[in-house]
Amino acid sequence: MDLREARERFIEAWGAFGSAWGINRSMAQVHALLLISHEPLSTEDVMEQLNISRGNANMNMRALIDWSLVRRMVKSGERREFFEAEKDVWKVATHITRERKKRELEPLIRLLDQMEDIPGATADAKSFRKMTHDLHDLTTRLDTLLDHSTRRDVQWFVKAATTLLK
Amino acid sequence: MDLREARERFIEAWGAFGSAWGINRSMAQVHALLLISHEPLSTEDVMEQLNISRGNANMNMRALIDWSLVRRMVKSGERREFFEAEKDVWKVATHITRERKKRELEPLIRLLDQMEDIPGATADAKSFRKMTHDLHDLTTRLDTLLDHSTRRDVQWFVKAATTLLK
DNA sequence: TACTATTTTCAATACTATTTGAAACTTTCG
DNA sequence: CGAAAGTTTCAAATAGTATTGAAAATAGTA
Repeated sequence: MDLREARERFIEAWGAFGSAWGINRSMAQVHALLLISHEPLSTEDVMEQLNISRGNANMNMRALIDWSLVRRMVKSGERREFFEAEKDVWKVATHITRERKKRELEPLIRLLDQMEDIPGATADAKSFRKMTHDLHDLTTRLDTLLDHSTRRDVQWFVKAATTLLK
Repeated sequence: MDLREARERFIEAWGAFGSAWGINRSMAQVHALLLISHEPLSTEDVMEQLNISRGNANMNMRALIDWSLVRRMVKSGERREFFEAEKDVWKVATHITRERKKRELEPLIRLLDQMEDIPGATADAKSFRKMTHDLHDLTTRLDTLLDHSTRRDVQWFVKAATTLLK
C-alpha cells in the first residue's frame, strides 16, 4: 500500500468510525485529513482533497474548532485562514470525551436524578425505581471517571490501567 | 412527575441517548421499555406501548437479542414469545461495550496495523506514519482495557477507579 | 395434513440528516 | 472608499436511514 492509497483509506475509515459514533462523516473526514497533514490546510485544500463543497468544509471545520480538535492559524503574508489539527492523540481523546460527556452523558444524569423517588407501589413502579437508580449510579461513576481522566493525565491513567490488567 | 410520565420521559431520553451514539431510536426505545418493565413483554405489548409497527418491533427486538441485551422467553401455556431485558446495568454496559468494540474498534485497529511502515520520506509521509502509529497505540490500549473490563469484574474496576480518583 | 397463530421478510414510503451552492456578509488593502 | 479575497449562512436538493404493512414463511396443534 502506498502513501496515497493509505491516506485515502485512513480518511475513509476515520469517517466510518466517526459515523458509527454519531459524528458526521464529513466532520470526521475533515478531521482525518487534518490529522495526517504535516502542515495547516486552507479551506480550498480541504475542499479539493475531500471533494466537498465550501459550505460543508466551512461548517465542519468550525464544528471541529468547537470541539477543540482543530485550531485556526494565520500564515504571515497570507490573507486566508489555515487550519491545523491537534496532533497529540491523547489530547484528541480527551477533547472528544469531554465534549460528548457534556452533550450526552450529563443531560441523561440530570434526568435520572429527577427520577429518583417516583411514587407507586406496583411491581412496575418498583422496577422503574430500581432501574433508574442503578443507571444513575452507573452513569455518575462513569462521569466521575471521565472528569478525572480529563483533569488529570489521561495518558498516565490508561497506561497504568493497561499494564495492571494486561 | 408520576410514573406514567416518568416512564415516557425515560423511554424518550434513552432513545435520544442511543441515537447520539449511533444506535437507532427504536432499538433504544424498545430496550428502554423492556428495561423498566417488571415482566417480559410480547411483540404486541411493545408495538402498542411504543406505537411502532410489527416489523419494526420484530427487527429491533432481534437486534437487541443479537447484542445480548434481551432474551426470548417462553411462558408455559402461551404460544407467543415474550421478551425480557437484562436488568443488571453492569452487564448491560459490558454487553454494549463488547459489541461496539467488536464492530468498530477492532476493524480500525486492524487497519492501523496494516498502516505501520507506509513508505515515503516526505514530511507528509512522516506525519502519516506518526499519526497512525500513535492512534494504533491508543486504540490498542483501549482495546486491552475493554477486553479486561469485559472478562473481569467491571463493577469492581469502575468502583475502584471512581474511589481512587474522587 | 390442514388450519391457525405467530414471526419474519422486504419493497415501498416516510422521515432525517447532510450537502450544496449561491447570496450575503466581513475583512483587508490600495 | 471601493474592489478583491475570503468566510459564513441558509434554503433547497440530495442522500441516507428507519418504518410500515402486507405477504410469505414458520411453527404449533387438532
